[in-house]
Amino acid sequence: MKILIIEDDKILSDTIKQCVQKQYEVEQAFDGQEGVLYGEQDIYDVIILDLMLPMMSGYEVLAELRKNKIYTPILILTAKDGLDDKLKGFEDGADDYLVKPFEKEELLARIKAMIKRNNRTYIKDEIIFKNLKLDTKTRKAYIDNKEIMLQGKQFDMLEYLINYKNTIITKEQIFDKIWGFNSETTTNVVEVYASGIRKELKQYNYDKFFKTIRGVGYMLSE
Amino acid sequence: MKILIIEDDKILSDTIKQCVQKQYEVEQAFDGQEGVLYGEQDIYDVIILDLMLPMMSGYEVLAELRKNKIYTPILILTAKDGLDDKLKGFEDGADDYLVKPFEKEELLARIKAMIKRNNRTYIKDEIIFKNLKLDTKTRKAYIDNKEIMLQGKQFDMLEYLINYKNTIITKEQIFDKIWGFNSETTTNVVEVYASGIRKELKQYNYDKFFKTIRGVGYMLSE
DNA sequence: ACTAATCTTAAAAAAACATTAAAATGCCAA
DNA sequence: TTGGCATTTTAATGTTTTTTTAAGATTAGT
Repeated sequence: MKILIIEDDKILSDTIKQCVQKQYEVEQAFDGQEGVLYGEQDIYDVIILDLMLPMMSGYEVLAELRKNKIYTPILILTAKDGLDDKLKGFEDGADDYLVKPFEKEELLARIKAMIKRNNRTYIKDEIIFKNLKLDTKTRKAYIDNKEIMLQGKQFDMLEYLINYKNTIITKEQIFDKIWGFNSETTTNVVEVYASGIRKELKQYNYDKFFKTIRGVGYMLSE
Repeated sequence: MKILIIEDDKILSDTIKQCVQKQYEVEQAFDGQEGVLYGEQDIYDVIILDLMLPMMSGYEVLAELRKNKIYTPILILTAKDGLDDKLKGFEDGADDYLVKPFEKEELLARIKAMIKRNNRTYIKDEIIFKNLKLDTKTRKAYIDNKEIMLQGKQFDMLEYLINYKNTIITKEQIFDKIWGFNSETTTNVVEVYASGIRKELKQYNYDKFFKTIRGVGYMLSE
């Protein structure tokens, strides 16, 4: 596991390094240009990026990296009053934020979360939960290598749930993810689709893993 | 996550509610007095406050809340020409501004940012009291790594108590936090739930840590 | 021992969810 | 375009679980 710190303040950079070097390998860049250069190698698991940099702002670094198709998760460091930057940065594909000053524990927790998240979101063409396999290229699903039939949104929803297996996902999250934020329909469709997916899973006794957490949401769990 | 809207215009208030209720629990106050009353409960993650209110202005609400040591992040709504107000409000300890009319997206982004900024206590997914563990991701509870069964509000209540372990929490606080303080039911439900939680804890002799402080409330303490 | 507060229980009520089928919509090919 | 097919949405009904109520039992403090 490798982390890149892009931060011009040597003292802060070293402090961060201290925090994380027990668990990760660390490299440091001290200005934006250097940061892009390093980042483009695409060998890091997380990039910690300060927004306030000389020469080339953190914001530009972010844009440049994404332009070059580097999708390493980026954690942005920002001062307390940089709220607008914050919003702008989120739009531009930053993954998380940390407001200075911050706690060591919080930094570590966020890094951990980003790595975890990235592992799931990383575009795989095979998504697997036990013997249930989703092929995102052909959009076909299999249990024990036998195909089960899932129609469009059923496939999407199951994919989402597998990506977040062992985590409760609320109906609203599912709805927002699959139907889009301001869709007209009600969240009742989520229940309908849950039912449909269960019916398919049932053939191979996999419906038992598809759990309802009443008042909260759904979870795919072993 | 709970949000309080203090806004006398019923239509605007409801519109805001619509925007955010997918992601947050919402309560509404329709004048300043009511707003202070609600806000003082200190159970919200964000307060949305209109400056133009009958009887008691938004400033007074803000000042009153801060005087009572309520530091809930406050997002102020202000009309386009109220620029001076803006400066004044910032002095008085508002956290952010939004000029009417505004976009749903901007509102959501600012709320999100405020919560994040405020969150010194970042989202833990494990909450621990001795060998009692609550996993908020799966909403499962364990003692000595053996699962105990807690239904919805039981889980919430125990989570609350663990977060404030070794501190006496009144029944009213629990009630306000879990049920919302304008709920119809009586605080007797708290006792019912306390009883249910105890029953589960008893299996592992953990009920002894769940103490009743007669005339005051409950405490989880070693 | 008395009283007020709290505990416990179980039944009633209310939500939340599951399931289904029909209606609506969209899509493709003839 | 039009008909047929597949998917999506709506809506009604049935099921399950949680939540609330309420009343009697218990407990702690005086």
